Amino acid sequence: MNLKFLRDNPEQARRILELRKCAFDLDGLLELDERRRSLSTERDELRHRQKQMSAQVAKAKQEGQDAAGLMDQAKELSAKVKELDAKVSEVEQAQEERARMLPNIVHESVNEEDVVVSEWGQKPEFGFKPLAHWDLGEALDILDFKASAQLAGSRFTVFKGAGALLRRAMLAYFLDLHTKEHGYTEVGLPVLANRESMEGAGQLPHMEGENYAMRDDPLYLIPTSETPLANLHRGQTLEASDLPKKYVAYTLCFRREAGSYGKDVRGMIRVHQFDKVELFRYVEPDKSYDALEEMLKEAEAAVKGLGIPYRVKRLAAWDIAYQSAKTYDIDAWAAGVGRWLEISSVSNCEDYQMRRNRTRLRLAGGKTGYPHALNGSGLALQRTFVALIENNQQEDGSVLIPEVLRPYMNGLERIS
RNA sequence: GGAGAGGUGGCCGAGUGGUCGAAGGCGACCGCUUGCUAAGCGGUUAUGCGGGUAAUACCGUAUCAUGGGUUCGAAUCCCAUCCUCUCCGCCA
Repeated sequence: MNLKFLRDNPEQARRILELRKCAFDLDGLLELDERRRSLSTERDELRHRQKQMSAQVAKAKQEGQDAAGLMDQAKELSAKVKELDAKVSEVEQAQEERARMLPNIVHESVNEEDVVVSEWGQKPEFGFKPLAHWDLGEALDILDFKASAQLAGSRFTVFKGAGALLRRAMLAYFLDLHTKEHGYTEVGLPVLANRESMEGAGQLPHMEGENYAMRDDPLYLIPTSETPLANLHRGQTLEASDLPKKYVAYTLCFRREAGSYGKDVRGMIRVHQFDKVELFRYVEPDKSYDALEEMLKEAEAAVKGLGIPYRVKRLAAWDIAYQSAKTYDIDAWAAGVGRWLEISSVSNCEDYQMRRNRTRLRLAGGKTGYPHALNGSGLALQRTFVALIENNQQEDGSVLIPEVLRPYMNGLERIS
């Protein structure tokens, strides 16, 4: 939500905040805005007079007249302008700070509760008790949680041997699928981002404690490649003819998981460092909701390819990220832990990020507006890995490799 | 890490204290022309904020990397920061 929207539709804004269950002092912000506008108008008027005065001084000097009197008056005005200017910046800054904490609007199709919109595949049946991935992984010697704990602490993972190969194969499969079948351009990105990038994508300031910050440099480990991808064209004005821009990136992602003590502590369902292939699109505003549906299908294609049963949820208003106006989640069924795991989140952020980082779009009449930005996981590796090995485990303890991955694994058909 | 050079509009590039939002060129767009042919001529050509309008128009103000300072007045002078480039060092 931007200020103009707030000013023009305060009631709608209030409703959105309610839906999101977001405590935000809307009136306080609007008051600040009111104050800012009146102060800056006053300041501009004074400055106008001061400029006229300066012009008179210049003229007088040119004509060889004494300008001392004029200069004294101008000096006085100048001091007043300076004073007011300081006030204006103060209010501006306060307002900006608050406005940065505003979430995006919520699309009208979003409900107050999560809604499962589709389901695909069959949950596997076993004639034995399926193992959770931590047991299965250690038994097959493809995951080593003792080693990761020793290296970095809890919530990290060490992949070994065929496990490491499977990880690499899955990432390559995702990237190939999206570049070859779905027309995305692959980019390789930094996993460190500066403050501007973090704020531009909407991760900061409101997720402040959720990111790893560097001690010696003002940089953050990215929580998702959405962060750099949303900033790829920061400060630029894109031409409509350049759109859509479709990027896919594999990066590591880092999250402190600060608020999740005691949740998912075992295995690699919730880890501090994970792998993700991310889809990102810059599109014209009137095409963004079609693009959202397309991206959902693209993410689904990746899950289907692996043969993992899943469901698609349309998230409730209170459940979607700050920067998103509408989000679908894809949950994969993981038979070992017996749970649905979120492996993809596909969001239309509309112009929220583009406004924040000033990525503009030249419109038909030569005017400028903002493109819409969408992102979607395609897919998050660790949880997909979990679902895959848990679902594909056999009575003899081995794990079947899906067809699509075999070419990436030197033809390997099963891990045993 | 050390030394140096530089950051001006979509791009190139001029501008060292007053009418500079900024010459000139390129590009783009709009007209006109089509007897000299992948040409010519004329015009237009940034953005933020605030006001104003039904919407335009229009008005004010800000913006020459960023933030401060000097001055009646700053693209131009001073300070700090950031970024880019070159050379040296280190290094996968």
